[in-house]
Amino acid sequence: MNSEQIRETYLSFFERHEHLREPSASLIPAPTDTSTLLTVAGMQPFQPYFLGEETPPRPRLCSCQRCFRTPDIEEVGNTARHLTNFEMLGNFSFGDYFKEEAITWAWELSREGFGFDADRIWITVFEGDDELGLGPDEEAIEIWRSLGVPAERIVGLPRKENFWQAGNSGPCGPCSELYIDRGPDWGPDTDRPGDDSDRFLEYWNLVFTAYELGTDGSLTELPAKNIDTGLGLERMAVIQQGVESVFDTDLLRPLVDLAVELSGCSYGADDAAATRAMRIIADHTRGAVQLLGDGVVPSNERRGYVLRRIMRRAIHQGRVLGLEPPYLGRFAERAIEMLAGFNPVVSAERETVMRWIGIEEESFGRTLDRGSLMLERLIDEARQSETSWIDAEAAFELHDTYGFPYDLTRELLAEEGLSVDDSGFEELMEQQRERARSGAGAEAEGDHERVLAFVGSAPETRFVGYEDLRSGTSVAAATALPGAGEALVKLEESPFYAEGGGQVADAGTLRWNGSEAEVLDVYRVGDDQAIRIRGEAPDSGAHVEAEVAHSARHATMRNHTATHLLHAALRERLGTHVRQAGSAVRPDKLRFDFTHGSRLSPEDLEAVTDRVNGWIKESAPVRAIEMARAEAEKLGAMALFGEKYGDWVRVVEVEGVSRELCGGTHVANTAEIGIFEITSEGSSASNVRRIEAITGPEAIDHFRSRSAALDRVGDVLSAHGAEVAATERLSARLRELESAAARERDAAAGDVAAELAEGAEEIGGVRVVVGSLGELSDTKGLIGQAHSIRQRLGDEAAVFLGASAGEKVGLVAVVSPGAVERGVSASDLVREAAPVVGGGGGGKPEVAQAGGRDPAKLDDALGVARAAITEALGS
RNA sequence: GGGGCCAUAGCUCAGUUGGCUAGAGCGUUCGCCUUGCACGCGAAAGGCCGUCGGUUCGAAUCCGACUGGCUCCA
Repeated sequence: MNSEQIRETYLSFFERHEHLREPSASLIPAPTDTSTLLTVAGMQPFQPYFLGEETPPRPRLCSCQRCFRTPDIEEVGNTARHLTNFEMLGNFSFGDYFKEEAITWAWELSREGFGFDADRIWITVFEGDDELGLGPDEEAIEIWRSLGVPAERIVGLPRKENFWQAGNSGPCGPCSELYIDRGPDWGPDTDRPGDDSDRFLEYWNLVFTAYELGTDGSLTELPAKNIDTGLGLERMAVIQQGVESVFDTDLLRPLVDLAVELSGCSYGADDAAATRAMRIIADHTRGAVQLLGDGVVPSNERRGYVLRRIMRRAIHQGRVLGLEPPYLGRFAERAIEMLAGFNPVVSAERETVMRWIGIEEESFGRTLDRGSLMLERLIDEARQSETSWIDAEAAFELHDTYGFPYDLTRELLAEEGLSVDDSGFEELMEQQRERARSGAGAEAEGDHERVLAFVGSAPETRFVGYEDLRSGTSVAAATALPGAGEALVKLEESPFYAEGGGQVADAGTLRWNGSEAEVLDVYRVGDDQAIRIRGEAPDSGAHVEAEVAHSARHATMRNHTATHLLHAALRERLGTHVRQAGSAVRPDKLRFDFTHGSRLSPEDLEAVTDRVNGWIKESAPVRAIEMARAEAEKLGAMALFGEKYGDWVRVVEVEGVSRELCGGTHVANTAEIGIFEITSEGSSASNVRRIEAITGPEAIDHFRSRSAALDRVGDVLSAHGAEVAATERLSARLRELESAAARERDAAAGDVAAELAEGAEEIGGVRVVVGSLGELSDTKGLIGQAHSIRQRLGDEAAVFLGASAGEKVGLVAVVSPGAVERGVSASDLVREAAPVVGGGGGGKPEVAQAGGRDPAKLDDALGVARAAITEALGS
């Protein structure tokens, strides 16, 4: 059975049992789900249904979900089963069927669908836990027994293994797992499921979400119990295809084969390093391609960093195999082909995926080159000091600061017969992790919990703010916030937009019974919302007038529509790899982050600005349409990554320009935006650029103040209307004058230098010049003068010059090596003379400088210097 | 979110404890040599040492902020 047949067997089985088949969600979780960086479990996209925040399209769902986990990344390639990315088949029940059906169907599908012999299937169940106050899961045991599973093949496991909970609180429940016995070739008969044994392979986990775990550790039975199951596709493929490891299944083997073909190395036991490298490349390229397809871009933070890490690890392993770079693209191409059926996004985004692959391989190449150079230096140093190792600190710096992989450091050192302290390195890594952890957990989550509980306390608020900015409605719930003189309010009907999709919450007011309160914030919880106001809480049930602050809202709408235009213009100008990577739509400005590898040229910025303003001039109508998700996709509406599930979506269309899935508020016609101007372009992370822009009145104010500034320039230059030409002329003239002045100064100084050189006196066989250059604009050139005089004087010479510049004095001494040998030290001269002019200085025997603050004493200082030279040479 | 590093000529970089006239290689221009593939020789041009502030008699060098880039950890 190939992997496609496994998926189909599973999903169609549950479709026959009235499950709705959902496509795999993105690897990027929904924006509201901040629990993980990437989708780590098949049930994760359905979390809002499990938590009761949203209603599923049907109480029974099934899916094959792509997942990504990094904790075991170091193990990939070392074992037969560890992967970073994998697919999870799952069937789910939301308050519908429970243990009976879940277990029966799992048994039926294992036996009939996947053809397992009844006596090869082993079961584990929850054995109970004192702390939770729960006994063994007798109910599950009973169901398994009734299906004919003998008691000896049902193994009880403790809470750690067979009780599922997401965190310290929340929904939880016992699990039951299915294992396949792979026979005596894989381990002795005394092995049991749950042991760290190769004989029993877990392939399916059934979670019975029956309880709610309170923060105090108490357990409450849920009114609506859920089923959440997960069957690992790769594991099932191993079993079905009778192969040894996940890398030998049709899901990964073609990538391994490509590595064999390109490298000429053999895959298998006889070359452990090559085998490991091929496995890592196979897993990591498949993962990288899917992350890229979902819109992740290589960077130094968060999920971008996860992606970069696997890409770089894969590239590094290619080096291990001795491949000729670039090669990552070859693997990516094959991975895209292999995934095309299951994950159409990767082929649709093929160009973008390949582009980032190429960019990353190139930039990592540079990192490797630079690191190799630094490592060579370390090796030379070790050789010179005749040690056989380099410091852990040095290896860590190479890794931490310059991104040079540690195992590569070790390998290259080993080739030179050198070593490095592993435990020292690991210690430094641990310190780094500790620092990161202690810096992270500062955010307060207390308010968040409070708002969630409050929102759940009353029926969902109807949002009417797309059409109305004002509404007469009633208070559904209200509660004072402790201390702050603020309150949370929930309305039956609300015109206030809650923060979402980058658009900030509306400002506004609530009025009731002669009272009035300012709306401070609007919190979004799923499609529901809560309002935070300043002042006393109104009574529940009270009639209130809710009104949005019009001008701020309208400004926000202009900026939101402008954001869509900007997005479209950027894609048109730079390419379709441009994707929104974050956005902030506020009344005063808009900020748009997008994926792109390099700085935008002035021409790009101008072209994009012109394009957006062109669309504004065209007065294109803007409309929002609700439609089925599938239809929106057919129309090519641009979805943000991490889009949440839902059959109905809202599409905002700017006629002839763009279609985006968007829940925000927009103007009705692009002409309302008035004018669009980019105020800054920069970066927020690597491969992510950030543009800030303004529209409408804000932009007009901006241009007015620029125009006023230009007028002032015109006043100063007496050149109204020709400011640019006048400025250019002035600037050129200034340059000319400055260089002419410099030339003149040099010439004059040269004359003085020549004059001084002429007047050199001979003291003890050394030609000596001590003199003043008088008043200069600055004393920077002094040292140059001294040098040129010294050159005129020959090999036995000492020069001491002084000059004043305003309130300051500069002294400089230059002594030829021959004169130094005779006892004249430039630094000594300077040190003796400088205090005379109220300063200090120093330098080296041949050249020294000093400064002071008393120009009137310059001649005295020169006298001191002359005396010092005479003394040094006279003895 | 928490760290580390870098910014000097068109490019790649050196520049020690603040003071030895801001340097090297490549590239550019000019001249010479040479019928040829990364020729050779000689010379020249090319720098607000990222920006702004501070410390100091003196800052490419030390300190702070900012901007841009590289990189590790979460």
